[in-house]
Amino acid sequence: MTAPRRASATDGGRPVRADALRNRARVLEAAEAVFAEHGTTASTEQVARRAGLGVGTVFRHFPTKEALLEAVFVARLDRLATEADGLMSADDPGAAFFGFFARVVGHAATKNALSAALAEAGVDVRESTAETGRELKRALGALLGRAQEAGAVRPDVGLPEILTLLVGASQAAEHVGGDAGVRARALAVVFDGLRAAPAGSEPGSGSPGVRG
Amino acid sequence: MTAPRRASATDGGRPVRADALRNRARVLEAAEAVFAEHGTTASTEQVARRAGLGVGTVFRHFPTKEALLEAVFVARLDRLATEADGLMSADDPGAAFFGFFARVVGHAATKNALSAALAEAGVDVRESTAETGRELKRALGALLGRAQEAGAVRPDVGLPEILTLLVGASQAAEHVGGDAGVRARALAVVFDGLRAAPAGSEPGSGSPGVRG
DNA sequence: GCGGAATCGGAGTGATCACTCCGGATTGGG
DNA sequence: CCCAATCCGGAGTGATCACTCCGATTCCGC
Repeated sequence: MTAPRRASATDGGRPVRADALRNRARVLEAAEAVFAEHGTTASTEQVARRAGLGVGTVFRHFPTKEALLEAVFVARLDRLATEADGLMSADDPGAAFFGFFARVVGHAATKNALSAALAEAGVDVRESTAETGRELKRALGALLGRAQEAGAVRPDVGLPEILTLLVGASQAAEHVGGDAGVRARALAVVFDGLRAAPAGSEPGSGSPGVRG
Repeated sequence: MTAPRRASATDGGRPVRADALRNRARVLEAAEAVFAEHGTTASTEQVARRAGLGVGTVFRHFPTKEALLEAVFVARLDRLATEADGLMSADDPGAAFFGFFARVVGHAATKNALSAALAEAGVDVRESTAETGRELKRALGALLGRAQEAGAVRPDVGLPEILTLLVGASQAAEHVGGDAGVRARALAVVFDGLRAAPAGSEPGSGSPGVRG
């Protein structure tokens, strides 16, 4: 977040011009749409055209394409984190957790950039991008903890495992985007695995270990 | 289009020169290594250098980069299909199925091209590439059927769901490549989900999966 | 060997991309 | 209203990529 409203942080503070602020927002919005539609390989010029601006303007606000991508990712992830925070007060912790998980995967099926953003956030490519997605991790961890306390999610999985599953499910959803039925059934398998009792109870015959 | 010249010199066509055959194999081998190491965005020149050949030679054998990629994918998938066939005679159908699944995911963690190949095979981008991975699908379907008959895998999942899960798990593995522990635990969750009883037999917390 | 045909090699081609530069338009304090 | 500070626009730059072309080289039937 941290939208520099005026006087960007130093002495001799000068207000930021209104057109600059407006155009920055337009670039971000256009970039989000273009990357979602054509993938992260879309050219910067496409973004500029969609925003109705010149490429020079895009590069002034985001000095490199990587910076632009990161800004888009951060915006997306922050929005997801906010959504997750809103679910913390839900009545059913299990439904809140699984619902959020499914919602993220559903979005990934149509928005290319999201799965890339999640992958970036889940793996922390660099030290500098470690901040990226931190809010989402915190919010998701809180949802997970509540669901585990309520017995809706097995207690032997941690946030790293959940993130890995979320990244995998999102990327898989992106590649089978068309068939929502298959996607839903595959996701149901993962959810059943998350509800299952910790390993150790052999599911040889009879009722597989459910709760204990 | 004329009939493609094949290695079989016995049929009416002309014999293929020995160096051409040898170089074709070298290109494939080099491409597999380079794409595994640097991803599918690696340049054709890198492949040629690794093979100790000129780019012209690479393009004569594979007229486009996409064709080269597809050849690498097909080779990989065919190898996996052969491996799966070998497991059909294993004593424990469940162990055979889950072992193969885990093996594929483990390979994907270190070989970039594999997850891309699986994604391609799982979604059938074009009609012409529908053949790609057909053998793998057949072999995987056979393993799945045997495991389901033995009661090791729930009966309400089909090959499309398995392929989706395999693609997702492989791509997730590629992005958390370093930490094998997390990867193993996340995979264990999926496996528990595949062993679980079909949804609906849950007694207590009735948070249903998701309808998307 | 020998001759002709197929193959090899790598400089060259055209397209595309991220990114820069600077003249001209726009903004906002005095 | 004025004018300097600031921002915009898009042609230009250099790098890289997939792919082509053709003389040099190698292979193989005879």
